[in-house]
Amino acid sequence: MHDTLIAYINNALGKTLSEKDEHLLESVFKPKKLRKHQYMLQEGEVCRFAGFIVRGACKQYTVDKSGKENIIGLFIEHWWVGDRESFMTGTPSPYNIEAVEDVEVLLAGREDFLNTLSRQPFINEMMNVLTEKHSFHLIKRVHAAHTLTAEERYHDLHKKYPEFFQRFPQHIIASYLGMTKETLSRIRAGSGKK
Amino acid sequence: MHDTLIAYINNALGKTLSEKDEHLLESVFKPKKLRKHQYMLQEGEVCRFAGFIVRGACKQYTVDKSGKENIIGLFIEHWWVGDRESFMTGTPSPYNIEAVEDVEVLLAGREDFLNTLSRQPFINEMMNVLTEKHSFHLIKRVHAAHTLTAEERYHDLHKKYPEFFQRFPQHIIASYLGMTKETLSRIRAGSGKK
DNA sequence: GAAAAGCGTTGATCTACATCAACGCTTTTT
DNA sequence: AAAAAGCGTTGATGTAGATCAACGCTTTTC
Repeated sequence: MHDTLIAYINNALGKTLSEKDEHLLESVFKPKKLRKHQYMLQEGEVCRFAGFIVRGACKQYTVDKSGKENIIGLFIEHWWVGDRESFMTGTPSPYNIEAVEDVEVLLAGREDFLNTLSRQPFINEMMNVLTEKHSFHLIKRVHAAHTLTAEERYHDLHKKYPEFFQRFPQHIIASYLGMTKETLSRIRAGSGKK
Repeated sequence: MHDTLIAYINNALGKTLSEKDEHLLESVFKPKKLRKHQYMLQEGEVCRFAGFIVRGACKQYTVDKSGKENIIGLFIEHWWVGDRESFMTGTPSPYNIEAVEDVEVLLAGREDFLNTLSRQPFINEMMNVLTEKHSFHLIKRVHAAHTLTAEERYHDLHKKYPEFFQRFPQHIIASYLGMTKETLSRIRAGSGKK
């Protein structure tokens, strides 16, 4: 099960990890299985893990007073999952993270992460590059939310992550895009064909 | 003029830089003055600098087909400015960055930044922490754009960056918040008093 | 110091998208 | 095998906020 993570990191770094590094990863990342609908994290808890998804899919969301879910992140295999801010600062997370399919994850706890992983220069470097890429992606999402129509946001996502439409039900994708399921349905029915 | 940057870094690191480090910063960061309305970066150019604002204020924005500005970032003294993605990847920036007041900046070029600065462990570490914080901030902006009303977004900004309302004209702040100047004006007139 | 540009405000109208509601189909639960 | 929950669709109606337009005030320009 750690093979996937090791292959991922080899690929990200463009080199092959030593046996020693591989063993370190195996000792730090604990495998965990979650069934569909199980929570990885609940609103109000401190996030105590950094997770790498080996198989399955998750959603990250808040719930407003009227009970509506607002999806803010979607994650599938080979993505990192967790509330990084809560994890790093030790403050309670405002988010829920829940399995949308059965999930296998590798979890690193806070101490292992800070004391062991982030002291490995190459892994630390990789994390920094990922954080930076993530922030590039987020700027685009802010800009998109301010300037694009619902239809344009749909097309962008369809182009960038076509696999999402196979993996997540439509009402989840709609929320992730900041629109209702009815609006997304109408977009797909109508001028949905770009 | 480098004093401001050195004080900023000392503060961020919680320690005092050596004379040697100070000289390094002085040799890498070149001071530049810009007058109100001057561009630091124009749409389509590659961003070739990482900038630290010593005095003044800037806006970062795109312009749509109808000529409307969409403000995506606002920066004042002691903030970093530039298009990090363009800077790191060498791709043309979609953004304009323009002085809103007369500005003094310290600019580090790409080579100096990569070869010199990011090899100083402490400075590199500081940059990584800032990038991480920035990404925490961006997630909140995405979530706010999807879930909050115009009025709620206004109150949030007013609470978080009250100084913006002294520094930037209202139509710029409105655009940064993803609303029109008319809407912001009505919010402030009406239930503007939270 | 006259003209022009920039800024904020207010009113009237328009529209993209949300909300509410009902229905059929499929999947899951028991 | 029946009941219930989840999902996508379609129609009718509502609304937050955009757009368009006009007006005063201040600041900048020449």
